[in-house]
Amino acid sequence: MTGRQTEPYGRPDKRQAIMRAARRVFGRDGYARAGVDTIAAQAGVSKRTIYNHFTDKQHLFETVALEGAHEVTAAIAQIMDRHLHKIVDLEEDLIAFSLDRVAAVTAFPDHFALVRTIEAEAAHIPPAILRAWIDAGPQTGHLRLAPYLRRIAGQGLLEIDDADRAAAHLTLLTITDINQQTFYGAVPLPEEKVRAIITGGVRAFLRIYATASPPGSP
Amino acid sequence: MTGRQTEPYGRPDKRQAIMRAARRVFGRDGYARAGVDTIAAQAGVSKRTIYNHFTDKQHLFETVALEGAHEVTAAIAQIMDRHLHKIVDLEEDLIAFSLDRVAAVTAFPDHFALVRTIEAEAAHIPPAILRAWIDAGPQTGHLRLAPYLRRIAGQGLLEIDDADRAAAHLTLLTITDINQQTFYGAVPLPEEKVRAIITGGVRAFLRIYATASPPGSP
DNA sequence: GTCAAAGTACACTCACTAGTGCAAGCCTTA
DNA sequence: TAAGGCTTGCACTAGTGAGTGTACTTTGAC
Repeated sequence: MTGRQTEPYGRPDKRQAIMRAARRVFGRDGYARAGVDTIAAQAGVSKRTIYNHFTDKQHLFETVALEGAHEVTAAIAQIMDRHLHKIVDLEEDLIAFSLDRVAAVTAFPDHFALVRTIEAEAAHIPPAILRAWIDAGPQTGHLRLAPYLRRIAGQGLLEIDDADRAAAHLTLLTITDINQQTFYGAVPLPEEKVRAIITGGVRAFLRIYATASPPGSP
Repeated sequence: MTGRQTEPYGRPDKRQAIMRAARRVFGRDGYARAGVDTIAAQAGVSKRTIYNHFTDKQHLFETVALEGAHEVTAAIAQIMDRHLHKIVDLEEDLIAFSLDRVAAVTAFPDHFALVRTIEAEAAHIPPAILRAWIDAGPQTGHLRLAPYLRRIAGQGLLEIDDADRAAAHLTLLTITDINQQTFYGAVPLPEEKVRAIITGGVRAFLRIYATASPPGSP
């Protein structure tokens, strides 16, 4: 219909400025409250330009949501690799990993504010788009974590029957707990509480999945 | 300021109709999209009446959020008592409890749709109100679950150092997992998957907290 | 039946928002 | 320098939504 997704239109810098601004404003104000004028002002761009790049407010929102998911997924992948590629002390490494993963929420405040908005809009987003977003973001997080756990299990440190479920459990016991309490960073939580939750979560995870007699033991 | 909270105003049936309608519409459409006219129509009440009962759209929203939290908390308390007052088989009882707790989301669709809206609005809700909501709803859920776990631990079936954390973990591994995947019921999840998640979650919980040698064993 | 409190219908203000049309200006590439 | 795509500013439409004022009717208690 529009053809604007396939053959790119306009100056890329403008487009990027729009997306960045849209992410921030949608995340801060929510979909309905966010005004296209506000986004334009934030982007330092004429409103008309936004409508030259994107057919619709809805379309803009969807595009921003998907693009952001990819970005963060890549960042999380890096964090995983940094902490879980080579295991020294499993508990310590998992704690450090989880702390970094939580820190990502602070590092991408606009994105995670947007996540909250997306979850709120779930019922008003076309199912196909929502599906695509889940696949690009949250879901990929799990699917990428699972292989690491499988590998660690292969080293005899974990005993795992279903790696996907284990990944889900680790996520729930650490990041999800914190995200839920802080509403994805909207409500502050003191550093020491974050640490306590993560530590408790990782220890619980290890009680579920750690091998009874690790390879280093007699 | 208004005095309307302290000395009740107007006919209670009208007030209740408004609250019911507001809960549904806020939950379905989100705060910003929800129109006071829509709520009035849904309640079968004149818009003016709404403004006679509540000073504000915001005020109405806050009132509905708090009232709903109390209602559901009471319902959950009943479910807890039904399943956890007397333990026959711990795993079975916990699974049955969790399944019922998840079913409550379906039983109060309006309320849980509203929960999603509240979480989305977190950043726009006055902190004091948000705090009050958390205390009345989610938080109370935990605090009420903890004593049951403590009691079960006292019977030698669980080994728990921090009952609040244990309650949080049980919640995360079961209901939270499901609520997150279904966006509080907005996206369907087949019955058998629900069952699988709950079962897996409860088993994981027991691996964390079940006593190594229960009292019945030799 | 009377009276007061509460509810209703409706018209209205005011602010704001999505989206469009257009003429003029800018920038880059040839 | 000429051209053509892109951006801009601005005015404009058309719709929507919160909240109010008012005159009138309903309801329930006594």
